[in-house]
Amino acid sequence: MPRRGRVKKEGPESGEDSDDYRKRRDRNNLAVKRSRVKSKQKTQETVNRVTELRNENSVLEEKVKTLTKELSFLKELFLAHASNNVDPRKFDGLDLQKLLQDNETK
Amino acid sequence: MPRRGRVKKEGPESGEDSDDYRKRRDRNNLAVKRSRVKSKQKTQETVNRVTELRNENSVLEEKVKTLTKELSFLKELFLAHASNNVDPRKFDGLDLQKLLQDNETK
DNA sequence: AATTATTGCGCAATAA
DNA sequence: CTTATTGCGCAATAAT
Repeated sequence: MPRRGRVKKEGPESGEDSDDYRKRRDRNNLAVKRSRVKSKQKTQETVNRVTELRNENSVLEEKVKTLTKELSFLKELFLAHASNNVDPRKFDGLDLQKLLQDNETK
Repeated sequence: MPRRGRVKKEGPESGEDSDDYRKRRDRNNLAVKRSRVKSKQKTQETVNRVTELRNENSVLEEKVKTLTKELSFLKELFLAHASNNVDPRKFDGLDLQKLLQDNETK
């Protein structure tokens, strides 16, 4: 990792190299800008990713909620049957899809 | 928003205010450091948040998968029954929990 | 060995 | 007036 922080001074050397110095400085300044732009983009993407994941999460939570409800409903139906508290004949011709759908809305 | 970017120069004023200038610069430099530390913390938290959300997401995906499988299984059982392809008496005493658990592993 | 990329630091403008 | 935030440039040094 870079040690950073001005420690020495090393300013521009003798006049002759002044041109080179400036050219090098200018090129580095451009590199610095590129690097910082890239860094900010990355940060922004991370922030956006959080938003996306939150949404996906929300959808999944909802899905789990719905599925759990459906499953509960079917289990109850099953257990009621197994306990012989429900006339098995009532199960004949049941519209399962409709039952589940109706169950979702309550 | 700040206009940023050196535009003027305004270096330290006359000697008299030099002390005040340095004091102000020093205080600002501290403020800059605080601000940058805070900024980096926020960025890091965002990165961590992405990791957390990915994990939550993974758990939820798995949950949905399991619930969907269980639900399919129960629906099949139901439909088989409704179609009278299964002797209703076979449902009596069914261990629903065990059935679902066994179903998970396939 | 040279060039670019990254990063800590300080300055100044300006936002809060 | 004070602190906070941000663009910019410098220099050290990491990375290629």
